Amino acid sequence: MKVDGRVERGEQTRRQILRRAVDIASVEGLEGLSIGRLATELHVSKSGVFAHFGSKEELQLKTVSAAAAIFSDLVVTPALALPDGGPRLTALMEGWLAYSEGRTFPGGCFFSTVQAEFDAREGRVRDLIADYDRRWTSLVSATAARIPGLTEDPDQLAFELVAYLELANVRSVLHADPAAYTRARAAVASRLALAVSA
Amino acid sequence: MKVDGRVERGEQTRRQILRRAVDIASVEGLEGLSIGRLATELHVSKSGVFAHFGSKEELQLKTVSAAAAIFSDLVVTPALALPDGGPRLTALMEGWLAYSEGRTFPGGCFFSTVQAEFDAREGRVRDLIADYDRRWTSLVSATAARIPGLTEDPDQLAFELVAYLELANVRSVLHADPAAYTRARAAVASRLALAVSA
DNA sequence: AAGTTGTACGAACGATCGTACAATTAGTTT
DNA sequence: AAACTAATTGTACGATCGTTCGTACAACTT
Repeated sequence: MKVDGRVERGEQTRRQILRRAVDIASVEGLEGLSIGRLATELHVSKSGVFAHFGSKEELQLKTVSAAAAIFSDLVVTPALALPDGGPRLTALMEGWLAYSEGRTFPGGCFFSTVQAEFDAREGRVRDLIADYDRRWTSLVSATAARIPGLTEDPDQLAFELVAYLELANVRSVLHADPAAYTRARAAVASRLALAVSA
Repeated sequence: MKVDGRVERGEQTRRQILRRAVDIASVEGLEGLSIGRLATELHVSKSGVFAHFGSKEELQLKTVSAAAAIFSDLVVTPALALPDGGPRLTALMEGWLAYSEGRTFPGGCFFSTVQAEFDAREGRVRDLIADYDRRWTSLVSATAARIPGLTEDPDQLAFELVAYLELANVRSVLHADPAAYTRARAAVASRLALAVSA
């Protein structure tokens, strides 16, 4: 079982394309992402980029999945190593804030950008984005639900927590104001304290 | 002092253009908004639309201002008729939720869309959007600050309240799920109750 | 060595983008 | 009625968009 050097090379350029694609899309959106620009910046031919995906929609879909993989590795996986309930939930919150604050993507959270861009549209790209959002929400909810002595609705708690994160991201990017993260951290901490003391 | 019928007619088509522009932009964003599409949908010439603004950037700026005026009339002005502090803040919250839920713009809140679209860019459009967001935030903060017996930081309270609103909007649009508004209303109510009882 | 497969390329396609400018229409002023 | 002005139009432009095609070349199979 030998690896085909041609395929290997193809997959590598493909990874390079997608890594650049998520960066561009986090700033300009998935529509602002153009095949020509991608080709120019990577010093490859436009048709070469195109051939890797077959259509712009497919490029967008693969870009979303690539961003999700990065997000998952950086935020979800480390948190899953921690014990269920409180510690894991705290890790998810802080992991998300670090992921956004550290500008894993130059435009801040990739999904905040593309969610707002595609939420009112139709098609496979929107559906995929919605699906990733559902997974993230479910994860936060399910983790919150396993906090010992939690009396309130974990879905409601998860909604409020995620709201803090999302607003911190957009505020920090829009106003170049890192204080938004301070607010979000304070909000998360006091909200969690309230949820367990009640 | 007579009104010029030509100018009057011009301003009317201009209003029609902008009304359609905010609707399109709330779904497709300010970049997805194109002069050609605008002309086609309104059954006027492309050059006619262009002449009203002189450049695409100017069209975008005027579109943002037009959306702000609609938002202000619908959410801010009615709330300002109420007494300062609690009642006014509640009116702002409920007014915002009704504005979003009632789909004043087909894509949900206009500003949620364009904020995420332009937050990581540069230029006059982004600056204008950032300025409107600052005004909205300041209004909520200042109104919260005038609640009698408020012990906590009104900026922090405003941050959390606005976060609920924003998330409700994007969730309801992305998942076609009206329950997001129920969550936001519950969050706003309990958060306000907490702020005054503390 | 010959044949096949996969990646990447260059050129060209029709469509649409924003923009420019001269011609036309409609309303106002003299 | 003539002169003027503002709104609107038609035509054209260069650039870029996504997409298609034939081709070149390296790598694998037989």
